[in-house]
Amino acid sequence: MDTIGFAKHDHAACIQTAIATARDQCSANGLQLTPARERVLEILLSEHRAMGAYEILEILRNEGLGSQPPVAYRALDFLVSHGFAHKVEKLNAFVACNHPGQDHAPAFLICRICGSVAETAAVPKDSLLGDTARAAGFVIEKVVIEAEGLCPNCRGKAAA
Amino acid sequence: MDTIGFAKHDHAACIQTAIATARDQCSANGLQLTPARERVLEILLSEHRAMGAYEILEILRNEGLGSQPPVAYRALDFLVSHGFAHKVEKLNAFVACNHPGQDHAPAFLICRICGSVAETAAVPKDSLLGDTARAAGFVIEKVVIEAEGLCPNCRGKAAA
DNA sequence: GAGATCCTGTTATAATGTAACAACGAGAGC
DNA sequence: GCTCTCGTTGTTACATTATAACAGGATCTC
Repeated sequence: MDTIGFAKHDHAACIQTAIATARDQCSANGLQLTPARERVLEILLSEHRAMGAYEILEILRNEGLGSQPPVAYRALDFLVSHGFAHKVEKLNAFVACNHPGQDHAPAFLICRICGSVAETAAVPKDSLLGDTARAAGFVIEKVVIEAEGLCPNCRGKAAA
Repeated sequence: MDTIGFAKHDHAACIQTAIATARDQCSANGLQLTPARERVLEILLSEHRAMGAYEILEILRNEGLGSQPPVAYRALDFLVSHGFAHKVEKLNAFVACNHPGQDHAPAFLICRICGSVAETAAVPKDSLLGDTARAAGFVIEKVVIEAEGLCPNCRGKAAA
């Protein structure tokens, strides 16, 4: 898995591929990728950063896809619970998933200057954390890993 | 470092030691552990679980130590920024630190049934996450690691 | 066409977090 | 003593994030 998000890439293609993947996954699993849900995924993909629910809601509102908070939260819940997007707890915001379909334990690199978010792979089994949990008798179901720091683009600016 | 939080221990002593440590640290570093701040730390220690800012505020209010949100948030900010407590992002809540003074990268085990929170040591720097970040040119400053699952006490109940 | 299920629309409100400003108190320097 | 500064406190007002609850619609099944 690559860490994208800080590198240039063919954005339009990246969005189209992700949407197509989501459609496939949904029809394969009997899920409904309704217009609002698909549009929210598209919004997240097109920005390639973490977005708040209300920020998304405003876009939906302008497009006539809904005007009240539950509209955004429902779509986001759907996307998150089926692995098409993730919530970044540190930011109370949401990002599109980089590799939907694969069973994943994502980790995020969050730039504290520009707010960009890169998704990367979590530590597999996470030796120490997993061991500690096992020793304590704790069963891990989900892990949130979020690193805050400086992205390559902002490192220079911050030095000033 | 031990994972405490799921095991029985001498609670009164545990609180007193932690408060004493905090006092020492503060006087050694020219920080003011004011009544409100100390009381908030004590509250967090006595509950040994993650508590919301408003939950803490209500206790302070009953004790005449303050009635408005900023009172709680300021005390919590102080405790967090000086390492006496941590914020659990996943819960939007706060816990007392298990080993203040030591420079730490904490990780949390959060039980999704009973809400108890155990603090443990984070993965060492040579983890996969560190490598990935370095490769991407990202400088990590802080890491949030929060695992959700079942604590030993709740494992049996959840099986039902 | 009755019931089940999932999705949508809407109202209302809960929960979490901050900006901004006035006032207070302790210590430093004169 | 005086006053300047700095960190802390008290307070008002507000911003942001999130959810409960319920009515209506679409679709599918039997």
